[in-house]
Amino acid sequence: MTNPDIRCRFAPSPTGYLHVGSARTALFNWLFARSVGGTFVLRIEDTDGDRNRPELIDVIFDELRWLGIDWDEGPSFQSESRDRHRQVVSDLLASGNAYLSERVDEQNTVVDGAELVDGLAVRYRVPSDRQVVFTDAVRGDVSFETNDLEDFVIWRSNGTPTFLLANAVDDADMGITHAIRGEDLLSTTPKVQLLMEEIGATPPIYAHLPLLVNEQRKKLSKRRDDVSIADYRTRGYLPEAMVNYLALLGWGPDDDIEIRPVTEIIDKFDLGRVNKAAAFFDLKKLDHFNSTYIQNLATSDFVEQAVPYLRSDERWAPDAVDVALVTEFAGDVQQRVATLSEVPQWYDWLFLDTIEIEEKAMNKGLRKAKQADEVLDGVVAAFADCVWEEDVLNETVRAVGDTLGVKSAVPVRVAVTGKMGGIPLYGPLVRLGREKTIERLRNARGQLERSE
RNA sequence: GCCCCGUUCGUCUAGCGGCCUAGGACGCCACCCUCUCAAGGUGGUAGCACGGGUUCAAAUCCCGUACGGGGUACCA
Repeated sequence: MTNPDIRCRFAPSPTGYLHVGSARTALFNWLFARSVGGTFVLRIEDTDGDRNRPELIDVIFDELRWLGIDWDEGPSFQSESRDRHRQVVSDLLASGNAYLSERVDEQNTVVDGAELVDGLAVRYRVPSDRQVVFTDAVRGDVSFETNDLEDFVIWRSNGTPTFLLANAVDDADMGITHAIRGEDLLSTTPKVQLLMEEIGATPPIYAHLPLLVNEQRKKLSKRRDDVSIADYRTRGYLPEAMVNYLALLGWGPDDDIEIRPVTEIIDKFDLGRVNKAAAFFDLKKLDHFNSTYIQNLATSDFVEQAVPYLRSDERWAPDAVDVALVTEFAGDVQQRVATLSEVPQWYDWLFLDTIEIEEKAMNKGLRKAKQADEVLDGVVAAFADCVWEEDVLNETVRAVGDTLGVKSAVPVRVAVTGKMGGIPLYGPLVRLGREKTIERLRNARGQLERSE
């Protein structure tokens, strides 16, 4: 499907970071544009000049790019249309459909005058006894009574337009045909619609997306929730997984296939099938998606992405990270991590000179294990002169266990890695070396003795 | 308070009047695999908020109730 006349936009305000909810909105706009062959425009709603900080805006661009969301036009900045906005306000003032307003003692008072005055705000005079109706692409017909609407500010006393005014004018000027945004903006729609009427523009088709909520079913908030896309990025979520997951919040394909390439999501996407009910941002499910994407990574890609996490680990020097070694056991690690930041904990015992045995492992894997002391002694003895190869090590440990009539794998693992679980042990042990291995077995043996 | 929107398993969703004894996914549980932890495989658990209509037939349409959410700023 190709319809170049369709134009939608993502219009974030420059807050300095990209919110999960905003990212979802951006994504749905982008999916829509790509699915219909339309144009996706990026516009920064920086009407409030005080917060117009370019370096903050760059962060948003970065995150969008990271997610793979590209735009066809822009970014444009609302602050650059100040003159046009001022003109519209002046016209409204001249025609009497807006008036000068001053706030005195918590009260809004009307000030006479048909021209803009520095230091005074301008309010739009909402017509009475009218109904504003619009068809929302996801919700159907929605209507408001103008009598329920209060006159609202369209021009601040500091000489800047408000979101309501700028939004109406810019959507009109930019020829936006579809305004896809969060449901929290639903109730501003009649106001914007009224203003569009005033400037003789045809309003876009609105599509209000269901909100993303937390476990308390409240709109995701910067304060209490983890909402920064940048944070997810640093925690080692893959953009493909994030996009895939986000696409399924408020929308679902009709064929029940959830994990799929974004190209397929674009093909399947249908704005008219977007849900109306709020969606809980479920980290558990995001983790599942991310695990799947990590597992499906080619070894080289995984290594490339995982190595920075290993290098930045403060427990060892960056150059202690042996890329060849990381590559050798990548497959085993890939199926065990949900995020890239979890990677170091599976490799750490290979990079550390000395390890510390976790309390839980010490207790379960050594103290409570049957004859763990004898197992360690036996393995130390056997390891001293056996051939240092994976299969041999495996058989040797097994044989020690068989001789004693107990399971020997866990005590050895705990002694060498400090943990109860981990990647298959004997391949890595070959790399760790005979000397270090035996040293750790002896240390564990000593600790076990002292703790008894 | 007022206005608006919403309500399918715990969660995300499929369903757009008969194919629904409501499907999939996450989670959870069990089993298989396995001398680790996982991954993987198999099976299971659990839902149409409630009450009225309309219809031969309703999860699907209408009305009401309850509950939830959003808005009500010189923020967006």
